[in-house]
This record gives sequence, structure tokens and C-alpha cells, in this order.
Amino acid sequence: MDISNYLPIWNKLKEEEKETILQSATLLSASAGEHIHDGTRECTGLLLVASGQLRAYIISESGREITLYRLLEQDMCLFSASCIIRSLQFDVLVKAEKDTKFWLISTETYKNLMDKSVTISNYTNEILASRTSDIIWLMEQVMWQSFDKRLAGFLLEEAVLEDSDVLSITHEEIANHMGTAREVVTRMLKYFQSEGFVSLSRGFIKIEDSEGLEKLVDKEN
Amino acid sequence: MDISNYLPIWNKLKEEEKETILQSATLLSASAGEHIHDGTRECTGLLLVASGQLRAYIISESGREITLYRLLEQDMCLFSASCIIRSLQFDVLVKAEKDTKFWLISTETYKNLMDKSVTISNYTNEILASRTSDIIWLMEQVMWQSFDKRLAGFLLEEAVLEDSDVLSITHEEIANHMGTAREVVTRMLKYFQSEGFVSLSRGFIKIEDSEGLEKLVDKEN
DNA sequence: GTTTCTACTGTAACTTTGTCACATATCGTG
DNA sequence: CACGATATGTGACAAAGTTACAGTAGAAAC
Repeated sequence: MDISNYLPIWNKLKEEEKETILQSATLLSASAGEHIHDGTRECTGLLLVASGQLRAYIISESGREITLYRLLEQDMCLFSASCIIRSLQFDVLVKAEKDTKFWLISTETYKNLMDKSVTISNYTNEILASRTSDIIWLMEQVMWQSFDKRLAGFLLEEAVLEDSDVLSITHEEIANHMGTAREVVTRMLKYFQSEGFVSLSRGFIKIEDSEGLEKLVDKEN
Repeated sequence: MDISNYLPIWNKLKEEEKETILQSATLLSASAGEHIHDGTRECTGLLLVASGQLRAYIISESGREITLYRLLEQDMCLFSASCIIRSLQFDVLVKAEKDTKFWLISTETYKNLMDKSVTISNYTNEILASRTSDIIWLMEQVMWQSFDKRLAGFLLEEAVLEDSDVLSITHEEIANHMGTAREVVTRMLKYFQSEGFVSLSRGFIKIEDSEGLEKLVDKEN
């Protein structure tokens, strides 16, 4: 399985462009928990996920985190390559949430490709726009959704990603995804448990009533 | 004064591209307060500000607003043209904050240019990345800054934009910029007044001690 | 198998911010 | 000057973030 299967625009590329990509992309692995890009300006390069799951997040001076979006198979991460696009002036961190394989394309290579190929440049646009959409969606959630709904939504989404009703996650990790404090998560989870939505044990959350959680998410007020 | 002075990449364009832009761009005006793009999917087109000031913002179901960024002379607004870039799936509204002149480039024209010119496509990338930076910066502010600092920063920035120590703005308008409730703004402004930072009157805020406000913004904790 | 250590969870008290319900004040217009 | 509309002020309460600490499960050490 080579990189061509993971680039939707592959067929639109010229032979020489394909060749350049094949030559310069290296397939790497990261185990769950490993840091891939630490947000400093040193350019990691362009990431294209082959399998597994990455998490892009920002972190405050005091160590508070919030997940901006996740990267699954075929997703491409531009923010780890801020040096390609001058105007990216912020520190997004990327770490593996599961064991992950990904291609790394060097920034020089990609920069060259972008400068020559409209196809690649326009594809980059699409990716950027798509990430921006994700971030604005997150902003809307953070600004205007009550925490109980957000947490319910997070648990349901997590169950999909894990493909299981039993989530292997700590309150602290949830807090880091959602940009809040661990105590706030604990408090709300206790409430969810008292309502019979979930049952709690150390390091695990079992979803007992996903319909109940869905109703909460969809509730009007 | 034509559009060429407002496009930094003008000199890099081919003659025919310049021609196309000159042909299709129309110079329009909007008075302060006027809506330019209402966030529905119908594509307004691409905006390029010649003079004045625009505000891009999002709005919640309950009518709460928050300003994502502002557009000044030479700034270009892509989000009013979500149909150019498929992946833009959100409703950003744009309104004039001052009397504004701007060029409107039709989406078809721009789409064609983007599909042919690497220069234009890459420039679009820069703009998108730059807006994304703004939004992430805003996210960091909203998540991790206390409200007193945010308000102090807002007042100082506003004074720069208005080039005056006397801001002609209501508490409600400030709340809409900052994504909070009017009462919260009133409460904090009263506190600022009691500290001698500002003096308040109906529809106006006078900055009496900008150093005090700056100190507040820069304060460690 | 018990002890010890560490990471995880629970909780109370308090601060800050957001919400709700009104009261009061100021300005422009008739 | 009265009236209506918009703007501001305020108290009581709710939701979420902070601080400080206590309890507890599971892994590691003995």
C-alpha cells in the first residue's frame, strides 16, 4: 500500500509530481501517546495519516489543553508545517492517540509542489478550509453550548471512534480534550451516573444509555 | 485608484489574469452598520476592502454574537465566498463597521483564476491561513484569559482603530464583539470606572488611563 | 501477601462569569 | 416638556472554573 491510495488528488497529478511525492515521502510510525509535533516553529513537515488516529490541540501557558480536531486515515495535517505557509502563526501540537502510521513529506518538497501545481495548491486550500470549519464549529460549541451537552456529545463521539460502549479514558484526559478542568468533568460524570447514562470505574466509562445522552445533546434549551 | 493597488500579488499576475480581474471586479460601497454578507450559503462573492472597516462574526441560535476578525484596507474576505471552497461549511456574517468601499469579485471569476493560477491559489492559501491564525488566537483568548484582561485589551485596540480615546460604542456592542452578555460588560466597565481607567456616559467610553489598562492586560496571573 | 506509591477520583467552599428580571436614566422627536 | 426608545444599572441566582485536600484502586516493591 503506497501513498497514492491516501491522496484523493493522486490521479490529477502529473507523472513527475507523483514521482517526487513517492520519492520524498517516508512512512513513519508513532505509538499511542507519542508526540509528533510539539508546536514550536521548527517544521516537522507535512503529515498524511495512513492508519491510526492523531490529535491536534493547543495548550495554554498554565498547561490547559483543548483538542482542535482529530486526524484519521487519509487526513492531512498542515499545521505541523507552518513554515510552508508563512501566515500560520500559532502553535498546534500533534500527538498520536492510537498507534499510527503516517507519511511525512518534507516541507521543501511540498513547497516546491505547491509553487508548481495548481492541483496541489487548491487541494491545500480545501484542507485548510476544512480545518478552519472544524475550528469554528468548536468555537461555537465552546461559546454557546452548555457543558452537559458538550460532554454527552463527546462521550458519544468517543464511543464511535473507539467502536465500543466502554471508553478507556480518564476524567483528566476528557478535560484536556474539552478545554476544561478535571473537577468539572468529574462533577458532570457523577451526575450522568446518577441519571443512569453511564457507569464509572477507574480509567473507564461505560455508556449505559446512549439514547439518554443523545436526547440531552438534542434538547432545545 | 484601481484594484491593482490593493492586491499584493498584482505584479506576479499574467496580463490576461490582470485583465480578467479588472473586468470583473466591481467597486461597491456600504455605509456603517450595513450587512454585506448574511452567512447563508448563497455566495456573495469575494470581498477586497479598499477603505473603511468590516467585521466578520458568527452568531448563535439565541442571537449571541462574537467577532472573529476585522477587515481593513487591503484585506480580503474569503468566507463570504464559501462556494469557491467547498469545505467552508459555516456561516460567517460580514457587516460594515465604518463607511466602506470594497471590490466584489464574482465567485465564478475567482474560481477560474484559482484553477489556473498557482500565484492566486497560493495567495488564497496565505489568506486562509492568516484568518485561521486569527481565529485560533481568539480561541486562546476566550478559553484562557480572564474577562477583565480581555475587555481591557478590547478597549485599547478599539482606541487604536478609532484613533481616539473616546470610544463611541455601547455596552451591548462590546458584548457582541466579545461573545458575552451586556450585563457582564456593564459590570466590568463599572469596575474599570471605579479604578479610574475609564469614564462612562451613554454611548461613549473615555479611556482615562490607558497605562492602567495595559498593565492589566500584561499582568501575570 | 502485605505494604507502599502513584495516578485517579471525589468533594466542599469559593470566585468568576453568565442569566433573568426589572429599575432607572438619557436622548431624540413630536 | 412629555413620550418612547434605547442604554445603563443592579440584585439574585445558576453554571462553570479554581483551590485545596481527602479518599481509593491498582501497580510495584518488599
